[in-house]
Amino acid sequence: MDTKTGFFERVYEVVRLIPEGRVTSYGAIAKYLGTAGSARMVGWAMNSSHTKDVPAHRVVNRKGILTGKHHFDGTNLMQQLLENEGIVVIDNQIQEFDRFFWDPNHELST
DNA sequence: GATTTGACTACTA
DNA sequence: GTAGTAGCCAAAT
Repeated sequence: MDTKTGFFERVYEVVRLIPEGRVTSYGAIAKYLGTAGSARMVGWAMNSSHTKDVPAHRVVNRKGILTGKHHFDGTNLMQQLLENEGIVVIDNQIQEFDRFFWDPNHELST
């Protein structure tokens, strides 16, 4: 890999690979990047995701809660985006999160 | 170069 | 069952 590639870029790349109608957790992405346990790093990367074409709305915490919705323009924008993809979101929490969960380690690691 | 922070996670009381 | 704390690593100040 290009050593020039920043940590953020890797996070964005994985997030971009998330298919529509699917979501993943910070820990799953962190683990895929090799920094398992540092889910905060993913969140930190997402902090700058606004300047990137990253569907950050598909990234939630392990409980399926839209913790980062505050970083979006609207209050329920993140929820609407997910619902637009067929995901049921109630009270900022994804319903049947386990069904919509997309693990890069499981999907990309064949 | 040291300190703070950050959209998390898991354990412990 | 709820609350608080510690641990993770990397970027920003």
